[in-house]
Amino acid sequence: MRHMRTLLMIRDVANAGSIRRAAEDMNITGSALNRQIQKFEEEFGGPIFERLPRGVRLNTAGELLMHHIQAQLSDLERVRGQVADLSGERRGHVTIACSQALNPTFLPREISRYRAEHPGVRFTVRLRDRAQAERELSSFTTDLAMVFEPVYLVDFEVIKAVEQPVCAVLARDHPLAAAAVLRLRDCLSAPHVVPSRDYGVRHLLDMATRGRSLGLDPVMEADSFELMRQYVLYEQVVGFQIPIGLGPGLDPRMVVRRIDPRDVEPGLLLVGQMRGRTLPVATAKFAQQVSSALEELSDAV
Amino acid sequence: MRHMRTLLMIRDVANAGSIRRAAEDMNITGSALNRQIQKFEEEFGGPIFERLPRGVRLNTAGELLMHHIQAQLSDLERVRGQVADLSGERRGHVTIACSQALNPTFLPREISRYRAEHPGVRFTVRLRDRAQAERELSSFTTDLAMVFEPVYLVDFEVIKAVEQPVCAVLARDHPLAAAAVLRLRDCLSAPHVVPSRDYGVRHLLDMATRGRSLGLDPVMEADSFELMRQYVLYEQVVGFQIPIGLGPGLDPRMVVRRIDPRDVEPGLLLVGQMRGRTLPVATAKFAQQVSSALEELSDAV
DNA sequence: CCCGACTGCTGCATTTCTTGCATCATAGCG
DNA sequence: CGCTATGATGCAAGAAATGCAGCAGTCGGG
Repeated sequence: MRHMRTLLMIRDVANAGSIRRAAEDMNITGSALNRQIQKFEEEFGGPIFERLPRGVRLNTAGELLMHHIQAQLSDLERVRGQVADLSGERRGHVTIACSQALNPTFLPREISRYRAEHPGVRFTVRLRDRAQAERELSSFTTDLAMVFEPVYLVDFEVIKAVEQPVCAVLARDHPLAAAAVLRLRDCLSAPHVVPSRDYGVRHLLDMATRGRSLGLDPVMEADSFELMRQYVLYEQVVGFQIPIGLGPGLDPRMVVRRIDPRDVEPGLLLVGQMRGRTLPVATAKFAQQVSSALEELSDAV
Repeated sequence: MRHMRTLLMIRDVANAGSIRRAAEDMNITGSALNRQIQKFEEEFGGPIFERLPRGVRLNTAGELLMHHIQAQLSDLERVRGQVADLSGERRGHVTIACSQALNPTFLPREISRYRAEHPGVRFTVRLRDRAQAERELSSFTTDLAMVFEPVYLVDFEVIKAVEQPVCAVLARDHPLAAAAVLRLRDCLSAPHVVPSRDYGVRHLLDMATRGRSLGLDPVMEADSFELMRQYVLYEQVVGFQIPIGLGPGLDPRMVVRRIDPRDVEPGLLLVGQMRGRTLPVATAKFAQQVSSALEELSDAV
């Protein structure tokens, strides 16, 4: 797309942090690129970059412009997708930032279901914590985000929200496995493992224990829900997860028990997009499919 | 802005309906413009225009692209406004599509109040009926719309809504002027004038009389609220208007009477924008000011 | 302290792209 | 049947972008 060559140049310069470096990457000389930038700044009515001794950096105006550029690029992609859609073929690329919980069963199942109908659509799945996911929405790095208990919510437009209670994961022969519903104090009296502070499950646990006598005293704090899930098979500990991450294919040697909602309130699993943006056809359809899948899932509970 | 020259060309060709005609308007030859279009279509991956014996017309893909172009143009304007805002000066241009009711007092007052603080901001006010106003929002021809009882509401994002009851306007010496609140049947028994079908006031009157024995039997049906207002001074008729169109500067020879809310339900006066769009700074500020003015106004009633 | 490596910037020659002119084929209108 | 529109195209002149070489400035390390 020729008409936005200059905009792409600006973006690449901003990413590279130096005109010459960006110029090399795109196989032109620094001087040519430099002049493009200068010409643009003149037309724009003011500088876009700060000139530093070691390169360039976007100034405030540049940041605003950058946002516009990203939006324009993504919107053009959407238009091209829609046009391709007119001629029958459904093509496109869906980029999702999601938290770990969606990995084991939910996303694989949904993506394959979608691709069965639209084989022309490709997917990129980025594993991100909730704060990162929202940042990537803002920077148009990702189209869709699925996060548990998001933090900022400024540019986040909720497409679908379902409640997800925090559950305990334990070995089948764990003493607590007998009860159908567990009290939080029992879980915390036993040895337990918790996710690190970036995660929504941990956030809910922190909220539940704040100001109470019982506190977290984890034998392990980890980044990986899969690790923690497997760990209950090796040592008699209690792990914490949300149901969506514990699909039907759960190891038969472990069990899942709900925690009394009086102790830990359920969190929200959100599907969202960048506020105000019109999603490409493929992405919008997928978002819709995921939403109704979540709907059924929450009805089942 | 050089980088969207091609896009502007496409827009102008679409508007002119012919490449040569558009070329003349922008002082280049038809061949040059023709080649720009062809080059773009090649890059885009398909034709944008239908070639007709009498000129060109956007095809479906072109329509989609056109929407994108207009969105980009308006978003770039927004960015430039925000950047200008950084350097202290508040500049910009606010385009409003509004129904007639806002004309006599409300908009003049609000615009002058705004300009007193920000003299760099210019205004364009377009008088439109409610359907036109919404279409102009969709086509980015206007930034803000103020309409009474809008019809479609698909691309319309409500910024502010206030109730406006339908009122009767009559000469001070009209027999009905004695009562503080009028019944609709009394108004319709007397000679009356009503707005034409495009207007929200008429819509509410139609709703109120539908299926009732009393029907509209206007001596005059008109497009102009000002005309109808003045007319009550010349013949003993009842006119219908909403309070916001009847500011403090009302002619002392006429009076306004509320109509019993049991007879005609109040309509909604809406301030709105194109759904999902980020408004330019100046426009957003003005929308905010107007909203709070409406707030006070409805508190007063 | 100085030298090298990096930065952005600029004058000049070259290449690439855009534009204007003349022309063609086509289709509607009177 | 002309007349006058339309969009498309070949060719040459003009405009714009690019590459090259070199400038001044800053930073880091010997």
